[in-house]
Amino acid sequence: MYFWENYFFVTRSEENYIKTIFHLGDNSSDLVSTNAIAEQMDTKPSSVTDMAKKLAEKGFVNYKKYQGVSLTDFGINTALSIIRKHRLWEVFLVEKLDFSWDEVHEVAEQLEHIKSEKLIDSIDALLDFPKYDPHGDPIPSKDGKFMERHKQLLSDMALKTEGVCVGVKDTSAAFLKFLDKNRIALGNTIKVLEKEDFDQSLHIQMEGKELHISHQIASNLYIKKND
Amino acid sequence: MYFWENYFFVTRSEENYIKTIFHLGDNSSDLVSTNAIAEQMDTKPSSVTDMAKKLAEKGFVNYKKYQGVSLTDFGINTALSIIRKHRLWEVFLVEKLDFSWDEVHEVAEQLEHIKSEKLIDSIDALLDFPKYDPHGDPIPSKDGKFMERHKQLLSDMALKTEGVCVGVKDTSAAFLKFLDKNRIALGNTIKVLEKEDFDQSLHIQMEGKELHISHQIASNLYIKKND
DNA sequence: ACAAATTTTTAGATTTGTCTAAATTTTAAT
DNA sequence: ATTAAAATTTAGACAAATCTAAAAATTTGT
Repeated sequence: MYFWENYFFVTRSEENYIKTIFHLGDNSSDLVSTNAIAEQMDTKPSSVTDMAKKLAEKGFVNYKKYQGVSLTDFGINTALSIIRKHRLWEVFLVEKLDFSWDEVHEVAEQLEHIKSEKLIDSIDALLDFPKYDPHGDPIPSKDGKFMERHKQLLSDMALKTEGVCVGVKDTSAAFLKFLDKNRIALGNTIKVLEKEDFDQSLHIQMEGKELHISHQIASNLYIKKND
Repeated sequence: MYFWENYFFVTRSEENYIKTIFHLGDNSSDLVSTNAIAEQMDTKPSSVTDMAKKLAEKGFVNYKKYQGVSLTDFGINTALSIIRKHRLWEVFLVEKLDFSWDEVHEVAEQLEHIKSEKLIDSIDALLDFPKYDPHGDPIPSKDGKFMERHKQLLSDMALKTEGVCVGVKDTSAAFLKFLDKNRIALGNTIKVLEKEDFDQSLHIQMEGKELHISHQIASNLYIKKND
């Protein structure tokens, strides 16, 4: 990847756009709108248009006027490399520096832009090649492959079924802190005991104890069903 | 230092100027010239003038037209905080990720700009609060204090005196690789056996073996004399 | 299908950090 | 003490990334 770090310079701003387009595109191949990008990045649509042209010129996106943008293969690879760095740094912060999962995002947003292939590969090795980040999101490998776990929202699980909590949908500090306070953590075994029709809240069994949780919470927790 | 990371925003460019002014100022309180800064940073004197005004406005330097700049106390603290980060990251790269001492500078130049007090303090703790970086330079503590070792250049040592190699003056990759190739490393015990008047080269004893080194090399190695 | 609402783009301006070329100040030399 | 040389600053320009306001295209509602 000599190419990357030297010949083809990508600015921090470009990287942030590419990452955002990747997340909004959500592996479907349809176009992402200027407005959606602007809203997500807290910027103006006109700024997005300018950047869309630049990214198209550099080969990261296909841009159709008035339609939106989609990442090229090159753009997807670039996005995956940034996401890989972001998530590996998050694991590093939690595993090696005892950050809590609600503190890692901000710092990883900075660290993901550090340009050194050797650095991130060494971090990967130091962490023993983790497959998931502290929020349960998959970490792309060096060659851009990653395994999306077969998982479902707790709110979508059938009565009496059991599984392991493997991820969060909402990664806001507020939600993560709430989970900590209620001893809900990744790896916990959860069984749906009862569903309340009225407000769609759930009675669950988690690690032995019984718990009542709102729909809002249940619809932001990912569960991997037991085989 | 809440102040720092939020209220008072320092750009990466400003940080690089502050760092350069600190190094050129070399703890003497006299002014650093525009030209010197420009040369060191591979930029133009006119650019330095512009930045000098901005840094003065923000309180980092005292700027006297046609005379030069010197850091204020605030500027010195800022410089020490950047240098602290740079050197701690260098130790991290060597100690935890097995980088060699000639590979760390480039990456540390990027990492030193990451803004998170918790991050750098955690790295500091992880490394067990090192006092010196891989090149033997002192690491400022959180409150900006650091101990400059009592040391001298190998080329300035008297005949028959002995000491420990504690640092390098030239930190270029070329020099560091040369030292590696010749098994010269920090911590080695060195004794001056003979000095050649003609070219000022030295015969030394290092860790048992005898070695002939040029003045160029000897004048870039720091030795701490044995008590 | 057509007018209204929404989305997107264009045009022109701003900020940051840089440059070149010209003007000014300081330093050095005789 | 003048003048020549060197260093420094000013003025004006440029690229990147952003903004606002206005224009153009698309979508929506009836």
